[in-house]
Amino acid sequence: MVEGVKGNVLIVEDDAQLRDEVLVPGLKACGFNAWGVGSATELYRSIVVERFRLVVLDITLPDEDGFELVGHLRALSDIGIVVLSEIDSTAHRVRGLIEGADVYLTKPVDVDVLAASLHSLSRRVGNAAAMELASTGWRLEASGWRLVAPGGVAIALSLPERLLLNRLTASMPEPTTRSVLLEELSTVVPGFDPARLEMLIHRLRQKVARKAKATLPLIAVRGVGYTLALD
DNA sequence: ACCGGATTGATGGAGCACCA
DNA sequence: TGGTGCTCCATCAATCCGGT
Repeated sequence: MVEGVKGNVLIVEDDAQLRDEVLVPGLKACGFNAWGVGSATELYRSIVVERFRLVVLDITLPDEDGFELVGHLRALSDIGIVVLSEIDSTAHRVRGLIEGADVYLTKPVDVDVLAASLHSLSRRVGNAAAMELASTGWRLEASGWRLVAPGGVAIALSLPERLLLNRLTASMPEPTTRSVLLEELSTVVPGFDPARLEMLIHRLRQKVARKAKATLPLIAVRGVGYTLALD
């Protein structure tokens, strides 16, 4: 078994060739301490004896429904979960994300995209489970589905809003480029339009102002993208 | 089934910043 | 200073969802 070091990634994929010849070596080449297993049973055995921060999970496993497995993992911990699926449908993406996945990728998966997703997730997982947005008092709940304003008002987030804020907090304090945000949002809404990103941000600001009577510290960085201003 | 409110998507205009 | 691109926001239509 691998050492319990930062960056441990458990790959759960029943396709041995994909797992052992592509994903594991690919992620190792990207600096991850990657480890592969082929079933849900092996996954459970592994997490009992080893602390993994990130899991790459094939949604179609021989011994358990992948969506249910995601739900079980999410209930157990705030581990970072990347789902791999052959099915590129909005319904499957939404279900995977609602069950608790952080990222939903479709096969054939580009190892570089997978590695970038894991790097992003590792930053989030590296933070406290409930992310305090510095001294402003803004807080994104561990599940990512509610934003809590300084006054304690909790604001329910839609799926795109959740993805947007998770991505921005993961990149803090650096701004997140529009292309990265669009790419992230495209994982749930294929071909997410740039105008919709602006609309999403505008409406999120309005929603926060209306419900929390506070200004969301989401700042546009001209020519770059967006960031969360914390001071 | 129907209705009304809330949410989301599409479009386009206004204002601002940047640069030649 | 004018052109260009970026950002914000208003408006309308479509869709969703809960209540009756």
